[in-house]
Amino acid sequence: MAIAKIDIFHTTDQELADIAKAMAHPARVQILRVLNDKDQCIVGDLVDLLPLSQSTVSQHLKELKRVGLIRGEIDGPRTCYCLNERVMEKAKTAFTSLFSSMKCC
Amino acid sequence: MAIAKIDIFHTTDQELADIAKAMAHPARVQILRVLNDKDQCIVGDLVDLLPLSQSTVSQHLKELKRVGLIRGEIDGPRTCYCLNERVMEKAKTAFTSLFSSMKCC
DNA sequence: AGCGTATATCGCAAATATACGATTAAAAAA
DNA sequence: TTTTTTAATCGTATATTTGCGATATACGCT
Repeated sequence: MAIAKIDIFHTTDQELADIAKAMAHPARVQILRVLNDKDQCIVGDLVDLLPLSQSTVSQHLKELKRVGLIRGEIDGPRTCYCLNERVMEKAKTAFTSLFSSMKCC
Repeated sequence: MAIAKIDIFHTTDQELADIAKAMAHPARVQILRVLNDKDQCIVGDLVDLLPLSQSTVSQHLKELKRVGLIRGEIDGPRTCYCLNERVMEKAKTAFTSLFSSMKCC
């Protein structure tokens, strides 16, 4: 180790990478768009729209929920999902800050 | 299939997801920041900065190169990497468009 | 209570990602 | 020409992701 390898990554970079990971699948990007367009959706609606099985859609929802981009509210036998506006704005800020710190952007 | 499951994902969503995938690791986010700060870097400089081995750093560079966010120019025995400004701006536009299409953002 | 509906979770398989050391290749330096 | 330096690639191990069908759970309805 020549000079000063850092031990871990910066929190900012870890957080941005984690949000990016949640958005790193076209199905999850589409889910975000649909939830924005329709305001809210039950899982069945998303399953009808996406070329994936119910269990796979459920897994993608879980990943989006993990980083907080969406929220799910149990409504009788179904679950109603919607965007978590606060976290969406946090994500927007994270990406915007990165890109606007770049000379080229 | 009830009504009209689409067969594949929209190109826009696939492209955004692919860029997000390339940014979905803190090492790669840090590489982008370093290349912006220093304008350009040889691999050894990045290896000194990152808590990863030379071969692993090389693999992360390959992933960033795959989506075009960086370019590598061979310079004697070393390779000099820099941001690909055109693609960085494309990435910025992709994320900005998504977030600004959102009611909450 | 029993039945149908909706969704999360389990179990599994295949593919991909992450990380490293060792090796290779190519150029510079000795 | 041999040695050193630099970085890509290979081989390997492990972990994670993606996808599905089957199952479990929870609710509303009859």
